[in-house]
Amino acid sequence: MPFWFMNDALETEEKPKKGSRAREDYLEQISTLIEEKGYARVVDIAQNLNISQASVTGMIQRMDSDGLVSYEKYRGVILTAEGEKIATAIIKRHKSLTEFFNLFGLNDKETYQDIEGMEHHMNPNTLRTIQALTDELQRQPALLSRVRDKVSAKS
Amino acid sequence: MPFWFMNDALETEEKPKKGSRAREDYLEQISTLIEEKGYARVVDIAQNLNISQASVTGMIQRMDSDGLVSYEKYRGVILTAEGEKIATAIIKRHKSLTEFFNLFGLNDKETYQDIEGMEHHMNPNTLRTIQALTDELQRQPALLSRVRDKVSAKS
DNA sequence: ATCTAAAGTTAGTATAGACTAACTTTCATC
DNA sequence: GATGAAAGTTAGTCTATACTAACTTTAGAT
Repeated sequence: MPFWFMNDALETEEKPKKGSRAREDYLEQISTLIEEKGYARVVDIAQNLNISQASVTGMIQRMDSDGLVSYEKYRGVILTAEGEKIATAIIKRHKSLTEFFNLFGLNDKETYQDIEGMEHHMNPNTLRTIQALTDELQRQPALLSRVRDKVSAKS
Repeated sequence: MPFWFMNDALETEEKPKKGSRAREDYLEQISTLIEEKGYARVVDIAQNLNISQASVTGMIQRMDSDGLVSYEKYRGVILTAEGEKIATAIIKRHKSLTEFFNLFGLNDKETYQDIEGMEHHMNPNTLRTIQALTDELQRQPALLSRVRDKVSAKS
């Protein structure tokens, strides 16, 4: 039986709630907004995630119950310690992946899509590997050029 | 975040249905099963994806309506040309990613998880880049060792 | 202080995709 | 051919997350 028949990966995909895909996206946005502007408003979150304000209000309320954010009607949203922790991890992963793909001069929009999909599914070891590889490639411009050339050749 | 909810900055595509995450997983499984055993049974799909048989029946019916598979009650499932096309692409991506991560001796289960998350979100260019990198690293054992060592050092 | 536009909220709805329980079909063995 | 176990299906439900429409609150300009 080939290893991709192993079910453990899916099994682990139990019932995430606090760490659901959507919640991670919200946390990432909220954290980024707070960092950039000092506060996170519902409109901005909605715009950045390209969803309606009503959806954001609803989700933020659920995330408050989950203990991921602290929220007060008509006031702002802030991250709890737990939310902060998750947000930080996600943002760090996002940065590492961005740095990696930028090495190859990949178009930003495309890269963004890939990272969006990848950042929620990356084990620490895998992340470390990507980081090590990034590091190494940065020290070897010649190697980098060779890889880039190969990509061009395939296109 | 699914790509159809992405930032305005990015090109807005239509909400997928035929190419949803779940459907891609089903297609990958079905294709693999047919390749390995000559047929794809509901039980096997259910087991491999770790979901109930009832869920599989339901999804396969929807995928039939979508034109991704051809299905007849109590008989088997086969892929349509369209389903085949998507399955092939996914499996190819999966293989490329597996090959890449295997370079670094990452544990199979962990790698499987990462790939599961990544394979559904990877543009052709990104895939080509990964492939080129894999190719290059395979020719440079010394470089590979250096990267591996860095990973170990971080652990 | 008032008024209005922007922001935020609520209520009700939709959809994908999972579940369980109960029923039906198939198939291997006698 | 009968039968029981395995496989498959149906019906009904649940949860997460999104939506729109309508309402409320806030805040900035006058």
